[in-house]
Amino acid sequence: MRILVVEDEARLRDQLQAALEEAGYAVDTVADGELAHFVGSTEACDAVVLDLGLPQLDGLSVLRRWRAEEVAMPVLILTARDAWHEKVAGMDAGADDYLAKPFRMEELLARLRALLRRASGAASAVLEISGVSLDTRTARVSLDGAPVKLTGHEYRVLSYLMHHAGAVVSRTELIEHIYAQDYDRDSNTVEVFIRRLRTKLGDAFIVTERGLGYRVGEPCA
Amino acid sequence: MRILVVEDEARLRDQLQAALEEAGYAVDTVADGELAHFVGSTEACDAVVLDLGLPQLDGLSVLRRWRAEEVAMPVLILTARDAWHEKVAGMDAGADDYLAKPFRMEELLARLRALLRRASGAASAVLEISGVSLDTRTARVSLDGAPVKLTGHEYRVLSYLMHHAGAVVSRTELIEHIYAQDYDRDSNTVEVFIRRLRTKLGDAFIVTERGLGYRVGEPCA
DNA sequence: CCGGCTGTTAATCCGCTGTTAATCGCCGCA
DNA sequence: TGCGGCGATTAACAGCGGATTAACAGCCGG
Repeated sequence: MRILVVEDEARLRDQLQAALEEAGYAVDTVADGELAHFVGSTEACDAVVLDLGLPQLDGLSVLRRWRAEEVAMPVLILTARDAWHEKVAGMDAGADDYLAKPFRMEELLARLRALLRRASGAASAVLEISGVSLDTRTARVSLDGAPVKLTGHEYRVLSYLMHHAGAVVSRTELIEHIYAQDYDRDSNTVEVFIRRLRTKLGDAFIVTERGLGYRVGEPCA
Repeated sequence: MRILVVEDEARLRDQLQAALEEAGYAVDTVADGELAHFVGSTEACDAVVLDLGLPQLDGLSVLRRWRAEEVAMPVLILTARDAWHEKVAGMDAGADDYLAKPFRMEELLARLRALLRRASGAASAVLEISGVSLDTRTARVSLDGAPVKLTGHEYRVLSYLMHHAGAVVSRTELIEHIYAQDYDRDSNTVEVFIRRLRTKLGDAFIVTERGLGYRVGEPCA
């Protein structure tokens, strides 16, 4: 899962990046509205954390422009405390949730999980598919009840696949959502991670659709 | 364990700070309600000692605001003797315990220990994990029955880890809960204390989860 | 002034990552 | 049915960065 953080204050931006990366996300950070709009429109982000007070182009405008362009990813807005009018304006502009500053990092993480969960249509924080269960709160994975140790990138690959259970996910899609920034690789990084996951979770769990990509769970019609 | 002390009277505030530090806690002190609210909302404190009579913003309001924001840490309220209505109001506002002034420092320490224990879900005042036992009353540690001498910070690190047994604790989290005030270190202070604990308690006791942090005891599901 | 506690620096180790390359196997085609 | 090609699989390895560890320097209290 790849998150775009839009925050002008360097200190908070770094904190956000650190916390999100620690939680297992790929993180892009951006400091001004213009760039935020560009990255959000161009890159394949799964969610956005958007501060409203920004130089260049303020957060609300960015959000409105995204929505006007049908950029649909969930957006979590950060507002100053007590600025309830900003909250209202934000929700009207198409925000999916908001959080008043100052806030607890854990709360932000929890809300973000909720947004991502909703976006993927899952009801629970624990995804389970044919014996493999993935807890999005603790980033822990188990196979038939037995805990499985995954590395950071292995977890991201698996998490993305399981959030899109039943769908065929192409190599490019995986790369875009698993790495921040632009990351062109001509090599077979994805295949290697698929391999590593298969040795840990059993060969049959991840199905390959030749010429298309990989799939987890029953194909959706 | 990091405690926030909110008390406007300088003399008592200093006494509290001294006693708590001697008991092995990291202590932040704050003299007025506004600041108290800010610190409590922002910093990672494990418990609060809150005087009700405060300038700016009184203690009850601070507490209510925290609870409204879902700031959940245990709060121990200090009230004037015989002000039973304050006690009732305090409990209603979300206090976890109260203590009438004047009080014995030992009683405050005992009540605080009880709060911290409850918060971490422990039943006893002595935490024991795979041969290592930590007595929260005396701040003494032993390994397989044999007493182990720890320094102040070593004790705090170990105590925090054992209060969160089974959970992975990140370096940042440790730093936040072990030092009062803001304390940004770019160096590997935490690793060093982990090392020192490992040499005293055995290498296997503290497990490292690469890229995430450290853990003590069996991973919780 | 001494000794222990702290925190910093720096050398080293080790697991993760991504690359290369060899092999496999599916599929189309003759 | 056999062959060739291409995509997928798999193993092996080198570089990097996080983690470990030792050694030292500053500080504080006695």
